[in-house]
Amino acid sequence: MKEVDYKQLLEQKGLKKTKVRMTLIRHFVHLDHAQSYSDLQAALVKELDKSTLYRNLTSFEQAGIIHRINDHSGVAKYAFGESPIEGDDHAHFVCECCETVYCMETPAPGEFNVPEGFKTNKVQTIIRGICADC
Amino acid sequence: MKEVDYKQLLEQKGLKKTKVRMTLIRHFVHLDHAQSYSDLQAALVKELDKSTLYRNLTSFEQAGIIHRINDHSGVAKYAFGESPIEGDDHAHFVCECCETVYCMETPAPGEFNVPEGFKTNKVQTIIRGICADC
DNA sequence: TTGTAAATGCAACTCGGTTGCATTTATATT
DNA sequence: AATATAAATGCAACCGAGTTGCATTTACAA
Ligand SMILES: [Mn+2]
Ligand SMILES: [Mn+2]
Ligand SMILES: [Zn+2]
Ligand SMILES: [Zn+2]
Repeated sequence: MKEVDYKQLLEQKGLKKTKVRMTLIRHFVHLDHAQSYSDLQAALVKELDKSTLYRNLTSFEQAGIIHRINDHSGVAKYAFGESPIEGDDHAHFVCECCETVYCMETPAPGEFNVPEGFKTNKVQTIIRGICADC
Repeated sequence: MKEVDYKQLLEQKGLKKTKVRMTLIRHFVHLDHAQSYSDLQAALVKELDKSTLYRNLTSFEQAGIIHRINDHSGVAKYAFGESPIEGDDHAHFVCECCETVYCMETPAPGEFNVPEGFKTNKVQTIIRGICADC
Protein backbone atom coordinates (compact mmCIF):
# COMPACT_ATOMS: atom_id res chain seq x y z
CA MET A 1 0.00 0.00 0.00
CA LYS A 2 1.45 3.38 -1.00
CA GLU A 3 0.88 7.09 -0.45
CA VAL A 4 -1.69 7.47 -3.18
CA ASP A 5 -3.70 4.59 -1.78
CA TYR A 6 -3.90 6.21 1.64
CA LYS A 7 -5.42 9.26 0.08
CA GLN A 8 -7.90 7.09 -1.77
CA LEU A 9 -8.73 5.17 1.37
CA LEU A 10 -9.59 8.43 3.12
CA GLU A 11 -11.77 9.90 0.42
CA GLN A 12 -13.48 6.57 -0.08
CA LYS A 13 -14.50 6.76 3.58
CA GLY A 14 -15.57 10.38 3.23
CA LEU A 15 -12.72 11.71 5.35
CA LYS A 16 -10.70 14.74 4.36
CA LYS A 17 -7.05 14.14 3.62
CA THR A 18 -5.18 16.01 6.35
CA LYS A 19 -1.59 15.90 7.54
CA VAL A 20 -2.51 14.26 10.82
CA ARG A 21 -4.55 11.55 9.12
CA MET A 22 -1.91 10.71 6.57
CA THR A 23 0.69 10.48 9.31
CA LEU A 24 -1.59 8.21 11.29
CA ILE A 25 -2.42 5.83 8.47
CA ARG A 26 1.21 5.69 7.39
CA HIS A 27 2.11 4.73 10.93
CA PHE A 28 -0.58 2.11 11.45
CA VAL A 29 -0.14 0.41 8.14
CA HIS A 30 3.41 -0.75 8.72
CA LEU A 31 2.94 -1.84 12.33
CA ASP A 32 2.29 -5.46 13.25
CA HIS A 33 0.94 -4.72 16.69
CA ALA A 34 -1.66 -2.50 18.35
CA GLN A 35 -1.02 1.07 19.46
CA SER A 36 -2.30 2.96 22.48
CA TYR A 37 -2.71 6.72 22.63
CA SER A 38 0.62 7.07 24.40
CA ASP A 39 2.33 4.71 21.95
CA LEU A 40 1.19 6.96 19.15
CA GLN A 41 2.10 10.11 21.00
CA ALA A 42 5.61 8.74 21.55
CA ALA A 43 6.06 7.35 18.04
CA LEU A 44 4.78 10.36 16.12
CA VAL A 45 6.83 12.83 18.10
CA LYS A 46 5.68 15.91 16.19
CA GLU A 47 3.51 17.26 18.97
CA LEU A 48 0.28 15.62 17.95
CA ASP A 49 -2.61 17.22 19.79
CA LYS A 50 -4.36 14.92 22.23
CA SER A 51 -7.96 15.65 21.26
CA THR A 52 -7.17 15.70 17.56
CA LEU A 53 -5.57 12.30 17.96
CA TYR A 54 -8.47 10.83 19.88
CA ARG A 55 -10.99 12.30 17.48
CA ASN A 56 -9.16 10.80 14.55
CA LEU A 57 -8.87 7.42 16.20
CA THR A 58 -12.63 7.51 16.64
CA SER A 59 -13.23 8.58 13.04
CA PHE A 60 -10.92 5.88 11.74
CA GLU A 61 -12.62 3.30 13.86
CA GLN A 62 -16.05 4.31 12.63
CA ALA A 63 -14.78 4.25 9.07
CA GLY A 64 -13.37 0.77 9.62
CA ILE A 65 -9.81 1.85 8.86
CA ILE A 66 -8.64 0.73 12.28
CA HIS A 67 -10.25 -1.25 15.09
CA ARG A 68 -10.15 -0.74 18.82
CA ILE A 69 -8.84 -3.52 21.00
CA ASN A 70 -9.31 -3.89 24.70
CA ASP A 71 -6.61 -6.06 26.13
CA HIS A 72 -7.22 -6.09 29.84
CA SER A 73 -4.78 -3.30 30.63
CA GLY A 74 -7.34 -0.57 31.01
CA VAL A 75 -6.09 1.45 28.04
CA ALA A 76 -7.52 1.16 24.55
CA LYS A 77 -5.27 0.05 21.73
CA TYR A 78 -5.80 0.33 18.00
CA ALA A 79 -4.70 -1.68 15.01
CA PHE A 80 -5.03 -1.35 11.26
CA GLY A 81 -7.99 -3.07 9.65
CA GLU A 82 -11.70 -3.57 9.92
CA SER A 83 -13.33 -3.85 13.32
CA PRO A 84 -13.97 -7.34 14.62
CA ILE A 85 -17.39 -6.12 15.70
CA GLU A 86 -19.55 -6.47 12.60
CA GLY A 87 -16.45 -7.12 10.53
CA ASP A 88 -14.17 -10.07 10.43
CA ASP A 89 -13.89 -11.56 13.83
CA HIS A 90 -10.53 -12.40 15.35
CA ALA A 91 -8.84 -12.98 18.66
CA HIS A 92 -6.09 -10.82 20.20
CA PHE A 93 -2.88 -11.96 21.74
CA VAL A 94 -1.38 -10.08 24.70
CA CYS A 95 2.21 -10.84 25.60
CA GLU A 96 2.53 -11.16 29.36
CA CYS A 97 6.15 -10.17 29.11
CA CYS A 98 6.24 -7.09 26.85
CA GLU A 99 2.52 -6.23 26.90
CA THR A 100 2.47 -6.06 23.12
CA VAL A 101 -0.92 -6.75 21.53
CA TYR A 102 -1.17 -8.66 18.25
CA CYS A 103 -4.13 -9.42 16.02
CA MET A 104 -4.51 -13.16 15.47
CA GLU A 105 -5.88 -15.04 12.50
CA THR A 106 -7.74 -17.20 14.95
CA PRO A 107 -11.46 -16.66 14.59
CA ALA A 108 -13.60 -16.40 17.72
CA PRO A 109 -15.02 -19.71 18.87
CA GLY A 110 -18.52 -20.82 18.03
CA GLU A 111 -21.32 -21.18 20.53
CA PHE A 112 -20.97 -20.84 24.26
CA ASN A 113 -23.17 -22.24 26.94
CA VAL A 114 -25.19 -19.40 28.46
CA PRO A 115 -28.04 -19.60 30.96
CA GLU A 116 -31.70 -19.67 29.98
CA GLY A 117 -32.84 -16.26 28.80
CA PHE A 118 -29.39 -15.03 27.80
CA LYS A 119 -28.69 -14.40 24.13
CA THR A 120 -25.15 -14.43 22.74
CA ASN A 121 -24.32 -11.91 20.03
CA LYS A 122 -20.57 -11.84 19.97
CA VAL A 123 -17.59 -13.49 21.61
CA GLN A 124 -14.39 -11.55 22.25
CA THR A 125 -11.25 -13.44 23.01
CA ILE A 126 -7.97 -12.38 24.59
CA ILE A 127 -5.16 -14.90 24.47
CA ARG A 128 -2.49 -14.25 27.07
CA GLY A 129 0.97 -15.71 26.66
CA ILE A 130 4.48 -15.04 25.48
CA CYS A 131 5.15 -13.53 22.07
CA ALA A 132 7.77 -14.61 19.58
CA ASP A 133 10.03 -11.66 20.47
CA CYS A 134 10.17 -12.49 24.17
CA MET B 1 -23.26 -17.92 54.15
CA LYS B 2 -23.84 -15.83 57.28
CA GLU B 3 -22.20 -13.11 59.37
CA VAL B 4 -19.99 -15.45 61.37
CA ASP B 5 -18.69 -17.03 58.18
CA TYR B 6 -17.64 -13.67 56.75
CA LYS B 7 -15.54 -13.09 59.83
CA GLN B 8 -13.98 -16.51 59.44
CA LEU B 9 -13.34 -15.92 55.76
CA LEU B 10 -11.41 -12.77 56.62
CA GLU B 11 -9.22 -14.20 59.35
CA GLN B 12 -8.60 -17.29 57.27
CA LYS B 13 -7.14 -14.96 54.64
CA GLY B 14 -5.16 -13.03 57.24
CA LEU B 15 -7.26 -9.91 56.87
CA LYS B 16 -8.49 -7.96 59.87
CA LYS B 17 -12.24 -7.84 60.37
CA THR B 18 -13.17 -4.18 59.86
CA LYS B 19 -16.48 -2.43 59.28
CA VAL B 20 -15.63 -1.59 55.69
CA ARG B 21 -14.64 -5.16 54.88
CA MET B 22 -17.69 -6.71 56.43
CA THR B 23 -19.89 -4.28 54.52
CA LEU B 24 -18.09 -5.11 51.31
CA ILE B 25 -18.31 -8.88 51.68
CA ARG B 26 -21.95 -8.66 52.71
CA HIS B 27 -22.63 -6.69 49.58
CA PHE B 28 -20.69 -8.89 47.16
CA VAL B 29 -21.99 -12.17 48.47
CA HIS B 30 -25.61 -11.56 47.62
CA LEU B 31 -25.00 -9.99 44.22
CA ASP B 32 -25.28 -12.04 41.01
CA HIS B 33 -23.36 -9.58 38.87
CA ALA B 34 -20.09 -7.68 38.90
CA GLN B 35 -19.59 -4.31 40.57
CA SER B 36 -17.47 -1.35 39.56
CA TYR B 37 -16.02 1.20 41.94
CA SER B 38 -18.89 3.57 41.23
CA ASP B 39 -21.48 0.80 41.59
CA LEU B 40 -20.12 0.12 45.04
CA GLN B 41 -19.90 3.77 45.93
CA ALA B 42 -23.54 4.20 44.95
CA ALA B 43 -24.79 1.03 46.60
CA LEU B 44 -22.98 1.44 49.90
CA VAL B 45 -24.00 5.04 50.32
CA LYS B 46 -22.37 5.55 53.70
CA GLU B 47 -19.53 7.68 52.41
CA LEU B 48 -17.03 4.96 51.70
CA ASP B 49 -13.59 6.44 51.17
CA LYS B 50 -12.23 6.04 47.67
CA SER B 51 -8.74 4.84 48.51
CA THR B 52 -9.95 2.60 51.29
CA LEU B 53 -12.36 1.01 48.85
CA TYR B 54 -9.75 0.50 46.17
CA ARG B 55 -7.23 -0.85 48.66
CA ASN B 56 -9.77 -3.33 49.95
CA LEU B 57 -10.76 -4.42 46.48
CA THR B 58 -7.10 -5.13 45.84
CA SER B 59 -6.68 -7.03 49.12
CA PHE B 60 -9.80 -9.07 48.46
CA GLU B 61 -8.61 -9.87 44.98
CA GLN B 62 -5.21 -10.99 46.20
CA ALA B 63 -6.87 -13.09 48.89
CA GLY B 64 -9.10 -14.67 46.26
CA ILE B 65 -12.30 -13.43 47.90
CA ILE B 66 -13.31 -11.56 44.77
CA HIS B 67 -11.97 -11.47 41.23
CA ARG B 68 -11.47 -8.58 38.90
CA ILE B 69 -13.20 -8.60 35.54
CA ASN B 70 -12.40 -6.45 32.57
CA ASP B 71 -15.38 -6.20 30.29
CA HIS B 72 -14.52 -3.89 27.46
CA SER B 73 -15.91 -0.79 29.09
CA GLY B 74 -12.62 0.54 30.39
CA VAL B 75 -13.59 0.26 34.05
CA ALA B 76 -12.74 -2.69 36.27
CA LYS B 77 -15.53 -4.70 37.81
CA TYR B 78 -15.40 -7.18 40.66
CA ALA B 79 -17.39 -10.24 41.57
CA PHE B 80 -17.45 -12.64 44.48
CA GLY B 81 -15.30 -15.75 44.17
CA GLU B 82 -11.86 -16.97 43.26
CA SER B 83 -9.96 -15.31 40.41
CA PRO B 84 -10.18 -16.99 37.02
CA ILE B 85 -6.46 -16.41 36.68
CA GLU B 86 -4.83 -19.33 38.49
CA GLY B 87 -8.21 -20.29 39.86
CA ASP B 88 -11.22 -21.70 38.14
CA ASP B 89 -11.48 -20.32 34.67
CA HIS B 90 -14.75 -18.94 33.37
CA ALA B 91 -16.14 -16.61 30.78
CA HIS B 92 -17.97 -13.33 31.43
CA PHE B 93 -21.17 -12.15 29.87
CA VAL B 94 -21.72 -8.45 29.17
CA CYS B 95 -25.26 -7.35 28.40
CA GLU B 96 -25.22 -4.93 25.49
CA CYS B 97 -28.42 -3.41 26.73
CA CYS B 98 -27.93 -2.80 30.46
CA GLU B 99 -24.13 -3.24 30.59
CA THR B 100 -24.44 -5.69 33.46
CA VAL B 101 -21.61 -8.20 33.78
CA TYR B 102 -22.29 -11.79 34.83
CA CYS B 103 -19.95 -14.66 35.60
CA MET B 104 -20.67 -17.68 33.44
CA GLU B 105 -20.26 -21.35 34.17
CA THR B 106 -18.79 -21.69 30.71
CA PRO B 107 -15.15 -22.63 30.93
CA ALA B 108 -12.67 -20.95 28.60
CA PRO B 109 -12.20 -22.77 25.31
CA GLY B 110 -9.34 -25.13 24.68
CA GLU B 111 -6.42 -24.46 22.39
CA PHE B 112 -6.16 -21.62 19.95
CA ASN B 113 -4.15 -21.38 16.82
CA VAL B 114 -1.26 -18.98 17.38
CA PRO B 115 1.70 -18.23 15.09
CA GLU B 116 5.05 -19.97 15.33
CA GLY B 117 6.97 -18.78 18.39
CA PHE B 118 3.92 -17.64 20.35
CA LYS B 119 3.03 -19.50 23.52
CA THR B 120 -0.50 -19.47 24.92
CA ASN B 121 -0.90 -19.33 28.69
CA LYS B 122 -4.47 -18.27 29.21
CA VAL B 123 -7.58 -17.48 27.26
CA GLN B 124 -10.00 -14.84 28.47
CA THR B 125 -13.47 -14.66 27.02
CA ILE B 126 -16.10 -11.95 26.98
CA ILE B 127 -19.50 -12.92 25.66
CA ARG B 128 -21.58 -9.98 24.51
CA GLY B 129 -25.31 -10.29 24.17
CA ILE B 130 -28.61 -9.63 25.89
CA CYS B 131 -29.22 -10.74 29.46
CA ALA B 132 -32.32 -12.41 30.84
CA ASP B 133 -33.55 -9.15 32.41
CA CYS B 134 -33.48 -7.18 29.16
C1' DT C 1 -11.22 32.67 -5.73
C1' DT C 2 -14.12 32.26 -2.32
C1' DG C 3 -17.59 30.09 0.88
C1' DT C 4 -18.47 26.50 4.01
C1' DA C 5 -18.18 22.57 6.65
C1' DA C 6 -14.93 19.89 8.74
C1' DA C 7 -10.54 19.47 11.17
C1' DT C 8 -7.35 21.31 14.35
C1' DG C 9 -5.36 23.16 18.70
C1' DC C 10 -5.86 24.59 23.20
C1' DA C 11 -7.63 24.72 27.78
C1' DA C 12 -10.46 23.09 30.97
C1' DC C 13 -12.73 19.28 32.61
C1' DT C 14 -14.29 14.35 34.21
C1' DC C 15 -13.37 10.03 36.06
C1' DG C 16 -10.88 5.81 37.48
C1' DG C 17 -7.26 4.78 40.03
C1' DT C 18 -2.87 5.62 43.06
C1' DT C 19 0.16 7.51 46.73
C1' DG C 20 2.00 9.79 50.97
C1' DC C 21 1.01 10.73 55.42
C1' DA C 22 -1.19 11.48 59.80
C1' DT C 23 -4.76 9.27 62.64
C1' DT C 24 -7.49 5.48 64.17
C1' DT C 25 -8.48 0.73 65.09
C1' DA C 26 -8.06 -4.51 65.41
C1' DT C 27 -5.86 -7.76 67.67
C1' DA C 28 -2.02 -10.17 70.10
C1' DT C 29 0.57 -9.99 74.41
C1' DT C 30 1.10 -8.80 79.11
C1' DA D 1 -8.15 -4.91 81.38
C1' DA D 2 -4.08 -2.13 79.71
C1' DT D 3 -0.99 -1.61 76.22
C1' DA D 4 1.91 -2.09 72.26
C1' DT D 5 2.16 -2.62 67.34
C1' DA D 6 1.05 -3.32 62.78
C1' DA D 7 -2.53 -2.75 59.76
C1' DA D 8 -6.53 -0.12 58.15
C1' DT D 9 -8.61 4.22 57.44
C1' DG D 10 -9.44 9.00 55.73
C1' DC D 11 -7.95 12.83 53.39
C1' DA D 12 -5.69 15.51 50.00
C1' DA D 13 -3.01 15.68 46.28
C1' DC D 14 -1.89 13.58 42.33
C1' DC D 15 -1.74 10.95 37.57
C1' DG D 16 -3.19 9.49 33.03
C1' DA D 17 -6.90 8.40 29.77
C1' DG D 18 -10.36 10.26 27.49
C1' DT D 19 -13.91 14.18 26.51
C1' DT D 20 -15.85 18.79 25.49
C1' DG D 21 -16.49 23.70 24.18
C1' DC D 22 -14.80 27.08 21.44
C1' DA D 23 -12.04 29.92 18.49
C1' DT D 24 -9.00 29.34 14.49
C1' DT D 25 -7.39 27.06 10.48
C1' DT D 26 -7.74 24.15 6.50
C1' DA D 27 -9.63 20.99 2.76
C1' DC D 28 -12.17 21.09 -1.01
C1' DA D 29 -16.15 21.98 -3.85
C1' DA D 30 -18.53 25.51 -6.32
MN1 LIG E 1 -7.18 -7.03 15.83
MN1 LIG F 1 -16.38 -14.05 37.07
ZN1 LIG G 1 6.48 -10.06 24.20
ZN1 LIG H 1 -29.24 -6.59 30.42
